[in-house]
Amino acid sequence: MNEIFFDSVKPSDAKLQMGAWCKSLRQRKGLSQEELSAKLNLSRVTIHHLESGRNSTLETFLKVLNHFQELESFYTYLAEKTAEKDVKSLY
Amino acid sequence: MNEIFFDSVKPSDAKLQMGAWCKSLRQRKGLSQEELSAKLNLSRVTIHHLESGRNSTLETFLKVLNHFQELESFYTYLAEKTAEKDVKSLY
DNA sequence: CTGTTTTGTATAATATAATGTACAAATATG
DNA sequence: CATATTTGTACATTATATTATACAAAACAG
Repeated sequence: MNEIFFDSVKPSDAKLQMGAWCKSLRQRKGLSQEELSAKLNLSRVTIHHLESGRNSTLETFLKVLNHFQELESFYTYLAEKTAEKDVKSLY
Repeated sequence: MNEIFFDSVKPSDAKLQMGAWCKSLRQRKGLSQEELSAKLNLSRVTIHHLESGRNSTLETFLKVLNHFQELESFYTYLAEKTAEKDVKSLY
């Protein structure tokens, strides 16, 4: 046991980064949390939770990506990952 | 109004694809839903829901990526997206 | 600086994700 | 084929995400 050095990135880190992405998308469009939440039919608190790395649902995260036209690209990324044969085996 | 043709990919499609990714990761390692859920301290039903595109939480999804060493790469993807200046503006 | 808007936070209520269980359907294995 | 394993599904319970609201703190505009 003890796989030593890996896994320094934890799920909580990824949640924070997903929130940071959503926040950057919103701010680039000059929207307030209030405005975005209204457009997505979500509460402002839910947007705030998402952006601050709380344990949101996939739906909340994906609604934000969808609103900022990032869903298609994200979907493609997922599809590639799904099709990807274990690249680590090449090393 | 009527931005015409875009947004054919919906959040529900992305959820299905996230589930497909998780399922493929599990199957490549020859694990059953039962075995994976035990390792992640989640119920088998939760794994099944994730893999079948239900509205899971980010934590459930990220735990699976983490177990299959995909979290670091996913985190990097998110960080790039967050830093990315609006590439569409180049066109 | 004062007033305005936005954001962070707390509380209570509601909606729903996660769980445990049981059983049926589907897949694999002998 | 029979049988074991895995997966899909349904139900009730528990945990928690979402919501609505109110208010304080920060950031912004005059």
